[in-house]
Amino acid sequence: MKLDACSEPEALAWSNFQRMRVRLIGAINRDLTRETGLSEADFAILNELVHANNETVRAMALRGGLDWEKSRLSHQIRRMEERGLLLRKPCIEDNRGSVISLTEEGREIAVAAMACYAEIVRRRVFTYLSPAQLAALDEISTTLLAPLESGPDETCAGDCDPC
Amino acid sequence: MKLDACSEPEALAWSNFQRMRVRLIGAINRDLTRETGLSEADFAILNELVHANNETVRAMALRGGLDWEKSRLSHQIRRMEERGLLLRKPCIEDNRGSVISLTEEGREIAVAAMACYAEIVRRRVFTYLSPAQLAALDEISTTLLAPLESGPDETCAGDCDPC
DNA sequence: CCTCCGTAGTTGACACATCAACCAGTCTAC
DNA sequence: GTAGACTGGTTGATGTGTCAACTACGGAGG
Repeated sequence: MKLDACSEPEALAWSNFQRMRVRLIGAINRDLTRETGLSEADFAILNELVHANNETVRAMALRGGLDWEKSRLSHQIRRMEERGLLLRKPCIEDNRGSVISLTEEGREIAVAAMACYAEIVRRRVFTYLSPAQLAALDEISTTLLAPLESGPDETCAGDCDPC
Repeated sequence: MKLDACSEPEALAWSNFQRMRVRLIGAINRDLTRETGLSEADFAILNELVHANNETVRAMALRGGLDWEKSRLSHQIRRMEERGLLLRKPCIEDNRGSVISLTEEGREIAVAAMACYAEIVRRRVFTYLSPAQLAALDEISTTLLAPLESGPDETCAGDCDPC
């Protein structure tokens, strides 16, 4: 991605970042799928569940944490339920809602996969980054995340009319 | 993503980075699609073509640049050809190959989209990063990219057997 | 020349993501 | 309480990505 309209250093840095992002995330996800049979999406859901109170989460809450479309979540949950990884029950406090929880099998797979994932990330990322770089990456992430979390945004900032 | 198996600062930084990545790339792609009607994949292809000699590229070369499966590229090219964005012709030097080139319409859309994309990235990224952060991001990207580009890799590094 | 292997690209079936339409339950205001 | 708006979630159609099988060509060795 060349981004000609921007001044040089920005364009180069972004292009470099994008290339890294595509290849690194691609490699990590291929590793994960090969070693555990889980997709990135499967893993994200399991991860949220494992770290939740009583291994149980409102579907709504999952959506917020993952930044997914509600229909994507619904399809994903259904497929994972069919595979026996999790369970869907109606929500007591709000009869519209549903509550997701891990099955025993789901929990075992999730725990194993989390160890595996940690190993993959160590192998592909931590090995190469100095503590300073790690700190910088953390800071950059926080910086870029802030405006995305705060703003309900997604409205057209719209000074790009000619497109 | 919590990564409990890693020591704390790594786990937090990675989790933070992943969250940023999902939300930022998601937001940028939604912006792009809303403002230009192109998906990230469409844009990646057009971008490669615009920056190529004579706006013409061997399909093979595209695959290398994008880190895509060959079938993904094939489907994508076919769909974009159907939409009139590009043209596929047999390759003279190697009769197996095919050569992709922009149509006039494709070129116009690509150029407009590139300006639009630059604006989006400026709005969502460059606005928030200091020159030092930008340089750090660039360096980190280069660092992580190196082992991915060099190694034909994709073989199981495989010290994760228990999974 | 011919066989064998590797590479470029296509195809079809399936898994997954997105979109729009839809239900059912909740909340607000009258 | 009940009408209308909103929210949590599901569904089905359609677009996109992945996998495995396949065609067709190229190149090396006999």
